[in-house]
Parts: sequence; C-alpha cells; structure tokens
Amino acid sequence: MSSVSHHDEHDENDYDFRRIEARWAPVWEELAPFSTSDAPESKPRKYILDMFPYPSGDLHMGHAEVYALGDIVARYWRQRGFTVLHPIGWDSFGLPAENAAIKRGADPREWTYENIEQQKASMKRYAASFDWDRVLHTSDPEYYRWNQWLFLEMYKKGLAYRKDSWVNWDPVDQTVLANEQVLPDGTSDRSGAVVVKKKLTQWYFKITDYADRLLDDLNQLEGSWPAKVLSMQRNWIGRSVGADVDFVIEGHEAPVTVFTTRPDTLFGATFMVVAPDSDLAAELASGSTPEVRAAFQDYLEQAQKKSEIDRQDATRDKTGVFLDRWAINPVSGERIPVWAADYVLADYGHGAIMAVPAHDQRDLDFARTYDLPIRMVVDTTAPMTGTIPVITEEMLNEEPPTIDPAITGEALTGDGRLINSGPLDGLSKSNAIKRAIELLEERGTGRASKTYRLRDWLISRQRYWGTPIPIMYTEDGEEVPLEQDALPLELPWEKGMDLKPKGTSPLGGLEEWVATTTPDGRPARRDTDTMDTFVDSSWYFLRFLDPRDSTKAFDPAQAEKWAPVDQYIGGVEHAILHLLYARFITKVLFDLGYVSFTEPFSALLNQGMVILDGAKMSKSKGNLVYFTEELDRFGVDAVRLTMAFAGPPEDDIDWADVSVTGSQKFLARAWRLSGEVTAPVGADPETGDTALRRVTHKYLSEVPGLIEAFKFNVGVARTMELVNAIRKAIDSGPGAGDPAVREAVEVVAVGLSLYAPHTADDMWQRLGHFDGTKETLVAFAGWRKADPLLLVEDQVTAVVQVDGKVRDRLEVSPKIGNDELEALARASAAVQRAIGDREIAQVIARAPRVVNIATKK
RNA sequence: GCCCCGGUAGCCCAAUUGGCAGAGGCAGGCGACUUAAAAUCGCUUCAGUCUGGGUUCGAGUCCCAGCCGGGGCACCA
Repeated sequence: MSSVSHHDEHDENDYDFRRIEARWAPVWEELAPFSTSDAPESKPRKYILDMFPYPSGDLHMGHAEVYALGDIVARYWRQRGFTVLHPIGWDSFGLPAENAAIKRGADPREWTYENIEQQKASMKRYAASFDWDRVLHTSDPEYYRWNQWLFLEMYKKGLAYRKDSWVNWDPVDQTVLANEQVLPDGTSDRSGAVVVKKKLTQWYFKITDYADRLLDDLNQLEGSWPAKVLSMQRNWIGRSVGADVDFVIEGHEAPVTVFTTRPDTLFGATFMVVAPDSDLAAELASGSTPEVRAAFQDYLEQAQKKSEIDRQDATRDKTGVFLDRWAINPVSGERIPVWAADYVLADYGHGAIMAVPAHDQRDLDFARTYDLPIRMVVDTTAPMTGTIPVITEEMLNEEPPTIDPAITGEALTGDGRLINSGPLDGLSKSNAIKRAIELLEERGTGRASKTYRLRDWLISRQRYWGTPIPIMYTEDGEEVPLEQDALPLELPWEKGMDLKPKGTSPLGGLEEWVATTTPDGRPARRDTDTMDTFVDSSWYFLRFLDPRDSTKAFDPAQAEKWAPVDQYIGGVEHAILHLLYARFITKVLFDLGYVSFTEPFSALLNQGMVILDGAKMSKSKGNLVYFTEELDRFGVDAVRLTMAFAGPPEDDIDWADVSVTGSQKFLARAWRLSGEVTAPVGADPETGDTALRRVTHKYLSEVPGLIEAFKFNVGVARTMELVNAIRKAIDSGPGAGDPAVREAVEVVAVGLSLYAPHTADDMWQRLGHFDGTKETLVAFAGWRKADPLLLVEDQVTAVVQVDGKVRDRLEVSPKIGNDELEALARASAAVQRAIGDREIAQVIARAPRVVNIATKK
C-alpha cells in the first residue's frame, strides 16, 4: 500500500480541526463578514451585546462561555435575515492595570494595551462574529472625553454634586468605594480588605432621584430579564413606605424628623434614638450637660472603632447613651427621652427614629437593656376578619397566654387591634396607619413618606487609571467646570510617576497638571481624583453606534435606529452594580433628550460560571482550565459546542461533567456527511426521501423557538438527531445520492453555523456553495422555511389507558375524532382484558393523543 | 429572620395548554470492521421524576406541608 496516497485520502476525509481552522480564519479576516457599516436600510435590525471584558491577562473559560452563547444569538438572528450589530470593546480602565504598573514601574497603558491585543487575538481565534470595525477602549481619550461630557451634563442638572460624608474606604487599594462595591460581609469586592469609614469630600451622582423610576420600570423587564436579577435590584433599591414624623425637642430650635413604616404605633413610642455619628447627635449632645457630652464623645469614639462587620452583627448587644434631652410626641404630647445608639444608621432615613419597643425587636432589645418603658399599642391576639376584630367565645373562656413584649422579650409585629392609642383605638393596623398619617398631616407635624436603601453613587476614586474629573477649584474653593471645548482633559503620564496608593490621587503629584487657570483667568487647581470605572460601562452600548464620532458621544439618530440593546448577555455578577448604573444613566440621557427609551437592555441573559469538580476555578486552588490549552487540544468549534450543549445557559458548567471529546466526535460525524453527499447542488429535495425530509423540516420548525428561548442545549441535541437520521438514510435508507440527503446536510451546516462556525463553513464549501464571497459564507445562507406539509404526520400513536395505566397503543390518523378514537379503544382486546368485568364509569377521549377509560371502583 | 430559584437514569440534561417519563450526550456493556488496536459504525443495560398529602379520568408538570441544594437581602426604622 502506498503510504502517500493513503495519507492523501486521510487528508480529505478525516475531520482535522486544525486544518479547518487554519483554512477559515484568513478568509474571515479578509472578508470582514460581520461589519455592519454597510447595513441596508431595508433589513430588520437586532442589537446583540455581550458584556465587554476587562483586559486582565488572556481570556479564560468564563469568557469562552459568554462569547460562545452571545455568538449563537447573534448568528441565529443573522440566519433569520436580520442585520445584527454585535460589537466588542474593552473596559480598560481600572485597578488591575494600575497595580500591575506599580509592580513593574511602568505606564498602565502598556500592560492594558498588550492585554487587549492578546485578548483580541484570542477572540478572533475563537471566531466570535464581532464587528471589528467598532472596537472601543474606555481608556482611550476619545472614549473617556465623553465620560467627562456626561459628567458635565449631569453637573449642569444638579445630578453630579460634591458632599462631605462618611465614605467606604478600602485600606489596601487606598481608595473610596461605592456602596455597591462593599460586600455584605463588609469587605471590598476588589481587594477583599475590611472596609473602614472615612469622612471625605467626594463627588456623587444623584441616583436616589431616580429610585422610584429604577424600581417601577423593572416591571417593564418582567419576563425579559432573569427573575433573580429583578429581585436583586428591587432589594437593592429597597423602598420603604411609611411616614415622616416631626418631634419637637425641648430646648432645640428645629424639630427632629424621623421616618417610620409604622405610624400606627405612634402612641407606643416611648423614647427616641439618634445615630451617634449624625450631626444631630453631636448637636443634641453639645446642648446637654458636660457629663453627657463626655459620655457621648466616649461612645462615639467606640462606635467608630467598630468594623463594618461588627457593626452589622444583628445579634450583638445593644448599646447607647442617654443624651439628657427630651422630645415631645406630636400626637400624644408625651415627653420621651432621647438616646444616641449605633443601631440607628446616620445615612438611612433621617438618622433618627421613634422607638416603639413593644412592636419592634431592635427597640425592645434596647429598652430591656436600659430599662426603658414598653407600651403595647397593638393587641395582636385580636384575630381579624378583614379589618373588623372578631372575638370568639372560645377565646373569652381561655386564659390568654402572655404576649406582653416586656415579659416575653418578643416584639409584636403582626396585625391586630389598636389599644392605648386615643383616636386610633379599635382600628386595625392598616387602617391605623392611614388614620395616623391623616392626623399628622392635619396637625402639620408629619406626612406620608418613602425612604430607600439605595444611596447616591459615589464616583470619586483616589487612583490614577481612570477618567479625570473635569472640575477645577479656585483659591477660594469655588467649583469651576471645564468648558466642553477643553475636553478631553487627558490623563497625564510622566515617566517614573509614582502610582503607589497613598490615600490621595497620584495625579496630585503632577504639579504642572494640577495648576491651571479658570476660563476667566483666575488661578485654579484641578480635581485630582478619577471617576469610578462603572461610569465608563454605564453608556458604552451607545458609543458602539459610532465609536469614531469625534463631535459627540453618540448620534441620537443612530440610537433611534439600533437601541435599546435587544439582547444583552453576561454574568450575573453584574446584577446590581453595572446594570443599575446603566439603567440610571439611560434614564438621565432620556431626561436630557438624547435617547427616546428609558431602559438600555430590553432582554438579558445571564450565563452561569464554568467550574471544575464542583468548585469555582481559581489560581490559588490550582484548578484552572486554560482557555488556550482547551482550544489547542479540542479545537475552537468543539469548545464552543460544549458550552452550548452542557445544559441551560444560566446553569454552571462543571468542566468535569462535560465531554469536549464528545463534541468533537459529533462535529466530525456531521462534517463527514458533507463529503458523502452525491446529489448535485440544486437537486430538487421534493424528489427525495420523505421520511428524512420530515426529520429535516421538523428541525427547521423547532429550532428557532429553542434558540429564542435560550435552550441552546436542546438545539444542539436536535442537530445531533438530524445527523443521526442522515447517517441512517445514507447507510440503510435511500443512500447518499438522494436529494433529501443533500437538503438535510445543508440544513445541518446552517444549524451548526450557530455553534461551530469553522466546521459549518467547511461543510458549506464541500457542499459546493462557497465561491470566495462574503455572501456565500454559511453565516448568510439563511434559515430555510419549514414545509408545513412535511410537518403533518400521517400516522400518530394514540395511547389507551385504563384507570390511568397504559394498556394499548393505536396507530391513528392525526385527524381522528374523539368518538371514533373511543370506539377503537373500546374494541381493543388488550383494553377489554384490562377492564375485565368491571363497569365503565367514564371515558375521556382527547383525540388524537389519548383515551382514558375509568372503571367503577 | 424575609424573599427568589432548583431537585427526572451512575453523570450532564430533555419532556407545547396536565396526556406514552426519554430527545441528545457522557460513562458502561455487546457486536461489526481490523493480524491487533485506535478511529468509525451498529445494537444495548440502567430511573418511575426528593418526601408526605391533595386536586384530576390522568400529575415530572397544578395546590399544601416538609427535606435537601443554590442564590439575594438583612440592626434599613
């Protein structure tokens, strides 16, 4: 045997992913098939967006998943005849670059743009169908100048402002953090350090102005966004509805307002508590006796020494200090003591509460610690029917169990009948809430009110690698915004610049840059902080519409054409931060008249994580699966297909549970078919084998619904079925020359183009369709219409049950009627045997599927 | 403590409005091809759907209670 000819034959008929990848990568590079710059006006449009990556190192398996899934969606809509905008860029400002630069003593730009080049090469290898003409990097001056523009627009509207406040300080990264960046355990989501509080003057975006809209508009996204994300956002915004109540403080000019969700318990308020770190507490203490002042100072210092973790521990004992001040209940006129205690937070509500120990567990714990009065005002033993209290005879005869919170230590928060509450007596909880608010409003000492967990977005960062804040300060402290034509205010770089975190921005060290003059010629100093990088990503989807536009951030006309994003794909780790900010900025841009929509992402898909052996992959655990290694071993298409096939996209993929080899074998099976087809291009499929055509057309009709429901795993399974059916047709059916076989293999190629672009294009070429032009790539072949005649089965199996158990199966016409089916069922010998001598009670026929005969018991 | 999601074969997962529990894959077994093996092809074993109730002619699917797993929020007034 000639080994040479043997080898040649091998070459032609063996699936060699390396050779196939090497064949197509240069073709795609040359044809730039997914550029949308020449999109015809006539075609419908889709904007499919994958969350853009941060350029730290090379791509990892998580990227491999998101870009595989996003690409399925993009390629699907292209096959459906849409012009698909599927851009990519880099979220390239941020701390990792800066930390790497410090380690290497170099410019963060070098590290950043080297990584971008590496990731870009990997993405191209991965064959993601991006529009490479629209690449953007948020660290380019041409991008971040529009962050500055946005900041100034918001500044003009009072939505960007500076305030002095207690902020979250990351002692490792030496910068402030937004609330959203502090994890529930009080550590930084970046460095992992325990966050401490620091009082600083910082820039904020007034996201709280949008709290109601951010909450209410979530209803529009119901069904299109994962329920989990909607619930997380609702929790995060945390709207509480209740009342503001004004308490006069003896010897204090202004009344103190408290927020409460339970104005019905106003008569049960037996003391007031203010947050020790609030201005109000300091004020009240300073007006008190020297002893109180000293005790308060002492308490405040202790409270501030506590870490965020200790402070949030709900189980720890309540502490506080009496301020020797007295407040007057605006409804009852009662005189109640005022305390300072750190279970009240300075930055929630008004930083002060009315304490109702009988009906609030925290207040009760505090009252029991300091021996303060506890008064029940809601009798929760009175059962309610609607809003009318009902007392049964049984209850009158029974010795009632003690429910007094002062004895049990359990606050009563349930519904009940109001007692000890003057005009509210006898009312139910909900009616008493309404009535109490009316009473307060009549007297002008309170009003209905809402408060939120959401705080304003702190955007200042004391680090280098970000967007400079376009504000300067004159010698007398006046804020002066930059003029638009002074933008971009470029981020300066000096060789040997010290970027080490030291608590103030590194830009402060560049005297030449900091010292400037106002437009009217006064000496001034620039703000040396940079913006939170979440500002960058809060509007990038609009910049993709024309990333080279040097005259504006984006073109409203283009936004009208493409936006909002039809499908957004990314990890659930951004469920709050990025998505909340992007929603906020979109609403701001709407209010400013730049866009006509109020939500940026019409639909959202969260993919799960790629894990290994049940554990998150990490370098420290040493259980990393390397992206490049997987591609080298199994090929791009097999890795992509595995991502799609592993399971529902939102579930985690355990790389130990999947078989990339299996994917590879399947691709080889499918690919080989394209070499076996002998029917000529254009052979009329209608002259082919009907049984195979039924399978093919069922595939054509079912798969679109599956893809649109993100059931990619089922879509792949259906493609496997079709391939199996073709294999059978060739080996033991009508044979490789049948036009239906050609039709089916072509449908496989188009179907596979969503998951395995190299294999699909190679099949398409072997089937004789590719002529070197962009239009003849399989990506543009189009999804064929299923022939409805082939979808109608001429025989279906009807099941006959007796008392719910399957006793016979009948081959019947799909058009059979209930009566006829029932008659057939009754005639069945197997059925009669099952019935025996029992009497038939009822027969349910659901033609053409099922007949159930129920017998009398 | 409050809220949300999920439990189907050894494993990953399917299953229109309630209507034959199994589509697909992995792993395993047997066979064909081969001197042999790999590759390939064919055939094939395996659960009655977490538990207990309920509704129904009929429940993986709907309702109630519970168990287990995952997630979010939580001294938020």
